[in-house]
Amino acid sequence: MPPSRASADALLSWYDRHARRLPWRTPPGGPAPDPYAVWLSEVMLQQTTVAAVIPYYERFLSRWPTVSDLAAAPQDDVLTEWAGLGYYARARNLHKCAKVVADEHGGVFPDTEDGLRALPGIGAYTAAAVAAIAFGQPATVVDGNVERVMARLFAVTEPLPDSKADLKRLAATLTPRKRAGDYAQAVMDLGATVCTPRSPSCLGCPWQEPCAAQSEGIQDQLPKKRRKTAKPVRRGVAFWVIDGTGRALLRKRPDSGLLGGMTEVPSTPWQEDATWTPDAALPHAPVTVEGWRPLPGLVRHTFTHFHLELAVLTAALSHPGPEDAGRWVDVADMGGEALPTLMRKVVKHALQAALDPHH
DNA sequence: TACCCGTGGAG
DNA sequence: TCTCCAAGGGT
Repeated sequence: MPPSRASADALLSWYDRHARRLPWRTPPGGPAPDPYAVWLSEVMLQQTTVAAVIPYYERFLSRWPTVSDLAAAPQDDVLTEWAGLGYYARARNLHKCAKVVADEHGGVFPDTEDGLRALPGIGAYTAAAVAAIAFGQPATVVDGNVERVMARLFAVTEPLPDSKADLKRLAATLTPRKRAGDYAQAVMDLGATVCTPRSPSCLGCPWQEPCAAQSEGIQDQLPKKRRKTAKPVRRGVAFWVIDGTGRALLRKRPDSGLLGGMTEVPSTPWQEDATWTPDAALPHAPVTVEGWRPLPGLVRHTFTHFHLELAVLTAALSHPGPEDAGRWVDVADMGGEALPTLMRKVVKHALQAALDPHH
């Protein structure tokens, strides 16, 4: 491993000129931002793009201005506000964390990496990020950006995730004691805007000269990663029922696992290599009625590790729906439901078919 | 350790 | 259409 002449000062100087202005940020060299705002943004940004996060961040901060406000909210309200952002365990842990901070820490976030790391939903990355950005501690922040920057700067050719520990050690050798928060954001900004996964802009990089990968011309090939396995297809049948008062039947999913705690349109299990016939699907129907009919087309959705194809069976009741079947919700009130994107697709598909004169 | 866990944009 | 992947954490 050749010693790098990369310096934190060179990167901070670049950051002073190129820092992106983001809603949760204070300007370079400025006062530290509110720890609650930093934590909220960091949790939302886990595996999620800045563009997707911004509107959610603004709504959360407006609705719950402090961690104690968030702690006092019902979990369903938090899940409804999070709906569409994905990885819903983040929302459940966000709420859990807020309650711990409010109840056990007097509404004040711990200011150390270890203290933060002990909270729900805060792992190694987020603990370091909040400690550095909100509290100015010289913690080494390692996210996907930092891994990529370090892999190139030091020409680490071992593939991820095997190289994770090495990349973290290398990152730690560069972390400065001063301006820790600015530096943490600077490395990530460098990765997001200059040292990008494809076609990095080495000419504008403050670390071009010391970059080992750039000098070898292999920056496009790093970091190496192991091949990902193909996604299988799972299939299921969803049941769209409207009762005699114009309400649709929804349910709350179990509070752990896929889409945990979120609202769903009832369905059969989702099975790999399954072809659902009506006879196979109907035993899973949430209400017993005659006259189920299939809607044309399929609802397609892709999750992290499988593709889903959902057929939809629909039926109409002539009376108010049975209360034990689930929750009967007026179609006009769907906006207030914790419906993940997949379920919004199902609702849209069903409503669209109801308006479509072809069938 | 390896797997589970969403979504949308880019190329 | 398809693959990659984005400020990861939990188990």
